[in-house]
Amino acid sequence: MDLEQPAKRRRGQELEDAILAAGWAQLIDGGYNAFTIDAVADKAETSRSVIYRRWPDRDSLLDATLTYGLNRDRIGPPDTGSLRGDMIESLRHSNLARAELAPLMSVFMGAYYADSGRTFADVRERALGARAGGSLDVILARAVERGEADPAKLTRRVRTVAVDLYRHDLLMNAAPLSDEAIVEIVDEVFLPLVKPGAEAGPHET
Amino acid sequence: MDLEQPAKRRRGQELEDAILAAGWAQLIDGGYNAFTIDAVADKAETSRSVIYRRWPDRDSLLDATLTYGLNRDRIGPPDTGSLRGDMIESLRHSNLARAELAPLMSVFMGAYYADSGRTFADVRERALGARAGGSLDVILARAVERGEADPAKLTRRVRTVAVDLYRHDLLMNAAPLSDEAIVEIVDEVFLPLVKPGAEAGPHET
DNA sequence: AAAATAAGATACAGATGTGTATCTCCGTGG
DNA sequence: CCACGGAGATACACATCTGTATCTTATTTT
Repeated sequence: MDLEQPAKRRRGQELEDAILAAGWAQLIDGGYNAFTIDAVADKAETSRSVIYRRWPDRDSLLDATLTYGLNRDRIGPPDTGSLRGDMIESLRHSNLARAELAPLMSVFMGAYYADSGRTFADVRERALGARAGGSLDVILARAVERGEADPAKLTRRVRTVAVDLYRHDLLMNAAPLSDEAIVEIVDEVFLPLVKPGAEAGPHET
Repeated sequence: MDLEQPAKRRRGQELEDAILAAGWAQLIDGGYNAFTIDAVADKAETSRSVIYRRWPDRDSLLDATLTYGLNRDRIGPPDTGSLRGDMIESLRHSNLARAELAPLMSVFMGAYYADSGRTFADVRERALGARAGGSLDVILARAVERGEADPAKLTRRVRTVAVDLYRHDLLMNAAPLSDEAIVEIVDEVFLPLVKPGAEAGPHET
């Protein structure tokens, strides 16, 4: 029953990753308030000192953890051959990748915003940098080429309408979307807005 | 320079309202974490005991405060004579009423969700009850009568698309929307989706 | 193999919060 | 006009976190 093995010591990158992974996990199931140095050290099965040796304070650790976490599971744009397929696939992928992340999204933005003055948009921007929205651009460019979308209708707002609605659902419910919800967003909102033909894109009566 | 007046004592409802107002204010400018019994008592210029006499713990006080705060500034649906006007006016009103509230929306949902297990949607539902979405129904019904909207296109998702996008912006940026953003949502997304005529509402290629 | 490096454990002082328990004294109602 | 409910002020025990400082000990590096 020797449960107390001395446990070989991790070092350098390996240890750092373990800490960030633990931090991310902690953030997910406890939220911003439960993200304490103690808790993270504990979950990583290491010691507070090890953390303080790398990051000066809780905030830095949080920053590093967010960057680490938000950059997992990033992937190139899908290519199903149709705009509809690409959009659905893309949202579906986010949805899976963020099944665990879902609670977090609402969680951390709260108190974190209050303390840091950063908005969720800020954090996202900082963490994802230029990569943000890259897939979408590719998907849309291809769709235009195929004649599935009218470039004139692809205003800034319309381009992001699907992701925005997706994210809205995620934030409001703190849970992954059903597949139907994803399809609904694409079929009832996004596609009708970008489909070529018929009358106007934007503008009023 | 007698700044230390004995300050006449408030009682009953008056005092309770003062506490809730203080709590709401506290929540708005400090967020969930700053919402401590001490802070609220302080801001209300009363004493911790007074609060504990009414609510058993921080959580109950928070509940009461949210209900109190979210029910301010509620108003009937606007009636400008056109769907476009109604929608814009409606969003604009929310926007004003929530100029202060904006930071809060993102703020409180965070840690609060984590601690309570409630989602933002839950809180909204609990606080607003049946009143939620009432205005929108009226606005849309009138629009259908006038022939400005095609009832067949008014799916559940499409009906709420404008508010959803509005709320999404609010949450992401923790700040009121610009007027242009509101108009954009209505003109580029909502109206094109509900306008009668031309091809299909929902469904695919 | 010795020396340098960093992991892992505590221990500490300080700050801040909670919820409970008193105590004084204002102001209203009998 | 006086008794009593409740406002307002502390004080306390307890808990939790932070950031710093040691100290021991396992691995690397030389």
